[in-house]
Amino acid sequence: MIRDQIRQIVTEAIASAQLSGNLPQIEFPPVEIQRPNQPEHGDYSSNVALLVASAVRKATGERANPRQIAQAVAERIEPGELVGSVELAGPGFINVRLNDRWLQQSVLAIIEQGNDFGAIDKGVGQRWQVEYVSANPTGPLHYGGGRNAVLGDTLANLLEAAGYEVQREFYVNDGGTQIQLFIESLYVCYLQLCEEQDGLPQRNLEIPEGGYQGAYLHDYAKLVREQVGDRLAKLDRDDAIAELRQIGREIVVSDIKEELDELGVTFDRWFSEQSLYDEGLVDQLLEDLSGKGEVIKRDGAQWFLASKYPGNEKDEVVVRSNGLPTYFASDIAYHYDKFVRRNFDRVINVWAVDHQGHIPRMGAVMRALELDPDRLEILLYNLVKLIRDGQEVKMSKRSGDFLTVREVVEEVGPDAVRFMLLTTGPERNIDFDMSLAVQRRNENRVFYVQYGHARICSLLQRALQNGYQNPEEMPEDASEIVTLLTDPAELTLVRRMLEMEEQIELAVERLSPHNLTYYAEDLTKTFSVFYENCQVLHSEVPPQLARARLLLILAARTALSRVLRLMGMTAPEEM
RNA sequence: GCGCCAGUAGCUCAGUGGAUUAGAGCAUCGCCCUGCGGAGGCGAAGGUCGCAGGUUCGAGUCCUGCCUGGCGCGCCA
Repeated sequence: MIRDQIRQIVTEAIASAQLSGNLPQIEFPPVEIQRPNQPEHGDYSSNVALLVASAVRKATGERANPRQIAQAVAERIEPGELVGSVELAGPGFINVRLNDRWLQQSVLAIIEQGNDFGAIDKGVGQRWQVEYVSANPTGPLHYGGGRNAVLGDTLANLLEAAGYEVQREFYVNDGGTQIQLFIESLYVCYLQLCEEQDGLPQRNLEIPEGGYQGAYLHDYAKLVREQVGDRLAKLDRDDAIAELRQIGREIVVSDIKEELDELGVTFDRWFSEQSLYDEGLVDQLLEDLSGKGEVIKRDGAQWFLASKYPGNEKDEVVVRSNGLPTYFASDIAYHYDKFVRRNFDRVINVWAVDHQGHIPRMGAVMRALELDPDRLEILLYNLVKLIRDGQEVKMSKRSGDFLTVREVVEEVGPDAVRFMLLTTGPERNIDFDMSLAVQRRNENRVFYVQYGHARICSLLQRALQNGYQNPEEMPEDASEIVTLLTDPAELTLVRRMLEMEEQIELAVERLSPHNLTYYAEDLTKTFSVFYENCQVLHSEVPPQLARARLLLILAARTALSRVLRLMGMTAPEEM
């Protein structure tokens, strides 16, 4: 990364100044490189002199002049291929400006890197898992789950760009009471359908208490009947339900999968909770933990002694007194599987904020399993409020039920959904204005960015029509003609593009995929300024300069399309 | 009551590895437009960064207390 190179250069300058006696032989803190707010302060800056001066004063009581220290360091930084100039500023900042020549050549580097542009090697050799959505398989996804899907998927994209080996997983809660209720409800619907359609005697069964009754159940029931006819309706209830379990699970899971597909969200693995019971892992772990005194019997139930661990006030039931395990029991087994069997270096679970109380308990589980709790990270996100025509929307007009992810995607399109759900930090509430998201004007940030990309494409297209050489064919004299890019608008555009790797690093470190939306807008804005200031296909523009600008534009397309794809959006060539 | 999160411009929000003059979009006002898609661009105005203390040479950012709002505190998931 460029910033690492700058850091290296500054660090070496310190060592060199110390060797020559211009700096005291004290230990310097690790050099931090920042991005100044003001462009006049250069591309990068370091406050290392301020830190050292303050450290000296604390250690010796003597006053040290940070400007003098900065001066000694700055003197030792020779402008070169990468660094254009170095300046002292303010109380003792070392401001570094990139070499114009280097910026110009970067245009070609960006084009060459293409779809890998911005990739960094931060995570090379590490296997991470992102578990997201993991909604109960009892029906279509509630619109709020869309945020989970977008956050998880985008984060996974970012991690891949940062060099991590990433596994995307959906945990299917097909082992608990909810799916049981769902299957029983589905059974009733199916039975009623068969009674109507096949003239079977009425049994007048009702949806069980706490069961599901959404309109979608009838669609599912139809699918069941298409698959097996009225055969299950003729069986005993228990036998029918046992068989329906598999069929119903398949139907709902494939429905959810399809729904997420429409949003561009995919998974490497759909992990079955039930499988943890089937293979006996849940029982085995409860036994192990009992043996270690982490799980005890009390009041007829089995408890995990979470309160032994920091942040936990209460213990958790893992097996109820009626003998049925709670979801928490399988969660222990699930995380054992993730960390011990599959040995992920780190796992990120994406959870809605109403699950926050579960976080300390999982920390306790990690410790009880003698695992480093830092290997498990939770990305919490807040709720989504949907707005249409200035009014909050909760219900589906079509079904009268809750609004689903599918309906929102159909209404505003997957790109707008993804972008809009990434416009704020995850911990904030978000008001998603669906009316705005479909408008073709600049208030709609999605369109602003995608339009920018389309305009770039159209410009490149026009260039070909006008007989210019296709910049994708990288001209022989490319590295020569890019030196004609000297306009501030041109160089600013290059600078902005080169921020990509830092944006990726930052978003990964903070688990904050929403940084991408701001970067995408920035990039688009910077392109617009260039576009406004620098003509390309115009008779007054010298042909060589036009060719150079076409290369710059191609690089801009590369960068912008890369960000859009990281966000899981399309980069349209025309709109 | 306890815990977690949020409170930054009129509105919607970035910024929270302390650091050089706190940012963007929209809305408002003014300007650029006979030049590649104006679905643009430039500029102005607009802020006690919830409040009060504290740490620091330096705090929107760290610490403490408080206020407001959301969420959580089940043998639910």
